[in-house]
Amino acid sequence: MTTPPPGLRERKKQATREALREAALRLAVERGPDQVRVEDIAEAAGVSPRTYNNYFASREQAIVSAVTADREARIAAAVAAGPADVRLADAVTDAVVEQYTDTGEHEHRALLLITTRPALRDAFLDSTAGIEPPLAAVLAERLADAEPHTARVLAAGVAAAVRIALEGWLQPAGNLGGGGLVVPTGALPDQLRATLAPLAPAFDAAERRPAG
Amino acid sequence: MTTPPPGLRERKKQATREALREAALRLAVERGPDQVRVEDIAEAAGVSPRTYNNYFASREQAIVSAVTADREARIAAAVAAGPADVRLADAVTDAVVEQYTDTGEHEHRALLLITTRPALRDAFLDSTAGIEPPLAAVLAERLADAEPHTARVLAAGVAAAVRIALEGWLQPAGNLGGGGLVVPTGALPDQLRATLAPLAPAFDAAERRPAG
DNA sequence: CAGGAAAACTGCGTGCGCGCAAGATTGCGC
DNA sequence: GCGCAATCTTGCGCGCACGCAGTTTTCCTG
Repeated sequence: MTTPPPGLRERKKQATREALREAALRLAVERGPDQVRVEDIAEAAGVSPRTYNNYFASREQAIVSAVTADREARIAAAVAAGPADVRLADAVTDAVVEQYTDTGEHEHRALLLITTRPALRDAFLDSTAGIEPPLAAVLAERLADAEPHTARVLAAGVAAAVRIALEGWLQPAGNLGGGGLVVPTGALPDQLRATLAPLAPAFDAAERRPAG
Repeated sequence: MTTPPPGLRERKKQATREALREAALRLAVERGPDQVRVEDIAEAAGVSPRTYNNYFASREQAIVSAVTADREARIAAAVAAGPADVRLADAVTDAVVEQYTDTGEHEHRALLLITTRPALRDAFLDSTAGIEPPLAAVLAERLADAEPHTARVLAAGVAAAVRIALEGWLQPAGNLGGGGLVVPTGALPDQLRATLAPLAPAFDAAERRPAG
């Protein structure tokens, strides 16, 4: 059930998706994100503009997707691969931190681009929502005995926490409304651990008390 | 700081928003949601189509907004109004359940409309994201000593939980992927309590251990 | 009460998201 | 091998989102 031979059909589909990703990022870097039209991306990838948004809903999604790749799936896989005797909260936190601690030069350059344009920034933050479905599936296995929705709620919580961490990380030193003093915006791994920490007790409880 | 006299400008703005809300809902009910164009809504509200999307990003948002009103603000207000000696988790849960347990005949009719059309259903579910900001502000007061992001993460978790509850509630008896048996889709208050329950330990921990 | 700045509304033009129906391509069973 | 069913791709067209520049309205200050 895990990997029935992919099939040529699906492979071509992924190839097209990859071509669009690559074309979108390349053109965005070359001429600036605002100077790239969907028509250009489609042409560079060798498909029609109409086909383009069978794969991506917006222009920004394609560019961000090139950076994001399928980080969501990798997070879920990392959690699934972890041994069953460690705290679920730790497994999830480590998986998330690891997958967001990129070392790629290629990625770093693109991230600089993303932080510049608000539209790309938003699309980047929205991409965190994609974490929920695969993570929920993995959590459902670990928490098989728990209430049905628990896995989804926890996965959604993680996605939200990641989003908040990224928001904080992308903000240079913006002032927040209210009298709160602003934290000096540490490194991304620290931000991620900080936002995921409040959810740990929920994971522990779900793990410990299967069926509430 | 709470209520500096609203000012005529802001009041007219809210009046226009309300007119658009009302017009959108009325037309949607009268002739069916798909037979309503932005131009029609704008005309009924006495503004130009261009002005329309200074208030709402999409056609569906306006219709949903008429049902949602400002439920987010009421939830936050209910939490803030609650006594300080009850568990924060309970206060939040009760506030959410109460605000989603509508009794309005007007609302009920509109909800029937929303459940029908997928686009409206999606917009309705998306509206839950609006819970986060006001709720986070209220939680930040209660958890003043905690780590800065904790309130936001918890608020986002609540928003996600509500969304999941609504998703489950809107599904008649759809079959889920995997071998899970489907819960008979109870009443909305039960669904909300079920999805909020897993977050309770996180609230307790945040309340108990202020600064981690 | 008058002047000026700020902000909201409007018209116009362009590009995008997406439904629809027809054509092309793949995969499967006989 | 061969045809059939499923699905992906494409052209077409409509409605919407949004930037831009100009006009009108509102608000504040002297």
